[in-house]
Amino acid sequence: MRDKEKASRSDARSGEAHNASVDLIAVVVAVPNQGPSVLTVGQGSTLPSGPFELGHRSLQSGLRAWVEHQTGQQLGYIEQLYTFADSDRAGADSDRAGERHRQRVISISYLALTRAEHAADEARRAWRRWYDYFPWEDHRSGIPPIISEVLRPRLLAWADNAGLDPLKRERRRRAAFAFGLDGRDWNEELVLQRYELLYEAALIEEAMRGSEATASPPISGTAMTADHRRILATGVARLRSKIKYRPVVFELMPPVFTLLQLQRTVEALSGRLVHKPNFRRLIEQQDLVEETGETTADTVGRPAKLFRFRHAVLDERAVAGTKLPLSRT
Amino acid sequence: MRDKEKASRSDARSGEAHNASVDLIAVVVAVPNQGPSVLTVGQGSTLPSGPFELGHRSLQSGLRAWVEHQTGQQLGYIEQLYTFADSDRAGADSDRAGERHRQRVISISYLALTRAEHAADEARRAWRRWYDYFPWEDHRSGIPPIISEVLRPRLLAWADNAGLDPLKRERRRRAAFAFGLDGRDWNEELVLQRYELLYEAALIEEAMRGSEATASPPISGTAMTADHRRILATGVARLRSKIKYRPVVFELMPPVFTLLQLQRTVEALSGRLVHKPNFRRLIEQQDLVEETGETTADTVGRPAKLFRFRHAVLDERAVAGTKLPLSRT
DNA sequence: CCAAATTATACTCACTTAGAGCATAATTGG
DNA sequence: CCAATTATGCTCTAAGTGAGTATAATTTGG
Repeated sequence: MRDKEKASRSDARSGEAHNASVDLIAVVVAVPNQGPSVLTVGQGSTLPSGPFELGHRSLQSGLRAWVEHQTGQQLGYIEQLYTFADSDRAGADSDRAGERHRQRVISISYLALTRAEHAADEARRAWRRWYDYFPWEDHRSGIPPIISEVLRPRLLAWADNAGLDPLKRERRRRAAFAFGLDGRDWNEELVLQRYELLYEAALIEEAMRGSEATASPPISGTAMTADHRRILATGVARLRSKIKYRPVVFELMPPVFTLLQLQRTVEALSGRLVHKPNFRRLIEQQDLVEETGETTADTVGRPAKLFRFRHAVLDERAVAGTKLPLSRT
Repeated sequence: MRDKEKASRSDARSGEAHNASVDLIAVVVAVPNQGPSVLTVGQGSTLPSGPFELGHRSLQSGLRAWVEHQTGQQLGYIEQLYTFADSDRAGADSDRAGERHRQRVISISYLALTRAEHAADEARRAWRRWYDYFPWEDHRSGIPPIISEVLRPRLLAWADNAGLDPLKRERRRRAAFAFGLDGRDWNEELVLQRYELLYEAALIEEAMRGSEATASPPISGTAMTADHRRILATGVARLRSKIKYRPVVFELMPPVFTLLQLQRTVEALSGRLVHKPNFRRLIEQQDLVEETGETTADTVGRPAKLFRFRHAVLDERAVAGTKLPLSRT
């Protein structure tokens, strides 16, 4: 059977077979007190990454090795995000267009979750807050001003720039949908769509590279190397989606926590507030946690019970999972 | 900024950089009258695949080229499934263990959906029914006998083979959970978990390759080349999950269809029956379809209204999506 | 041409879940 | 002790889901 396969394969071959170099890129997330953060190198401009090498036992172990080597951070939970080839990257690196026939690069991106333990060699780890890269994504204290003051007018201008009328309407519709304009609901999962829309409208720095100085300055939000900010957006979107149906938040929590701490973490990730009583009801109904018997003593107010994650649920519900309430307010 | 990236990259490099060959593999699904099917080559033993080449503009276009070349089938909807490296493949190809230091292979797998139009050059396209590969996955006419008659006893025997008592219990629990034994609910999305469990228990042909003749024969279900059946299981699982929250079923439907045809397609994919009135309610409530104004004339019974998919929903609900009711019966 | 079979479609009902608000309890800091 | 703060429990309403029943419009067999 194997011989048959090989035969049919070489029959089918037509173009020149060739090799590619394979790059592994990590979006490593933690949620310390400063808010949800991503692990970076190079002054926050770059995600940890490196080539897949012969010495690596697997893609994931290669990723672990690179992240540990570059940042000293060990990884726990890892999941694959997306794989893309050079020319697959939407619009990025247009300045390289001339270089044909050079080596192809395949990039495999991953999302990793880790507990925020700011340890000894702090210097090498550069945790950067998500919302420095995406200031429009944090809606915990209401709709951020940047949306109505900057994004809305500039997106509308972009729409009006379109030649044909139906195209104008289409652009306006997309902008309104992605950013919850004109009274539409905000959908916190559309992180990638929003980034891509801003890229397409050439409002962010990455979209301006390679072309000459453009008319208007980029909007606020830290830019990153190559398409790393796009990959980060993919990771944020995936995580915001996933916490709703899988108990992954606990990968980001300390071993023992209060329900409010858990709630704050969910809110930080999703960028919106949740209804406290309903949140507790849902968590407890699903038996996701168990009391440790202890309570917090540290801060003001009534002491809260401490909980730990019931690791058994990982076995019980390989698929079913968590539900989290995200309210409108 | 690009220079900075390059510098930090080469600083970090430690092992030998090297190249890999990149393989593209497609799970192409259609739902003709015979039931949900996958496009194969080589007498149903192999999924269409081929190397990513310099001539390909992108990964997806490379995939399209290979599938069309090998089967004549054009692809519409495509999504990425998973990327893995050789040594990542769980246990597969153990007979190759001796060949160290050979070229690494990266495989990128995709799910493609297409309308089942059995066209002229039928000879080259080999559509095979899903449930020939996974006879335990079709629960439309009740729990298939293979589960209680073959799988349950052999999985229990495998569990008893474990040395320690807690390990035995763990294996029994996993088997019961995956296959809905002991009165547990059947979860149609666990396709991959079930395949992997059968692999681990060495009940299927793929798991026996490379080792000498084993005690017991493989259970029924067509085997495939290398780990292609595992990739197929991944695709089936993804699709069964996705039809519940995104309107992808319509990629598999003809331009015009009745609600019953739509329901039968969903049932065929998920391997279980749905409650007719509730199904219609949900589809119509969500405005997924619109009447064409025509009705069917062909068959017996009251003529059914014909519908078409409202393509506008793809814009309106980039994320929100479809809900489908899957009942117990 | 009628009756049975078949398919389509509309409606009802009980039960669960989700969103939102209110009430009470147990602390700390002056 | 009082005010502020946090924790925790409870209720109410609207919407959604699973399941069953009733009626309508055809074809097919006699």
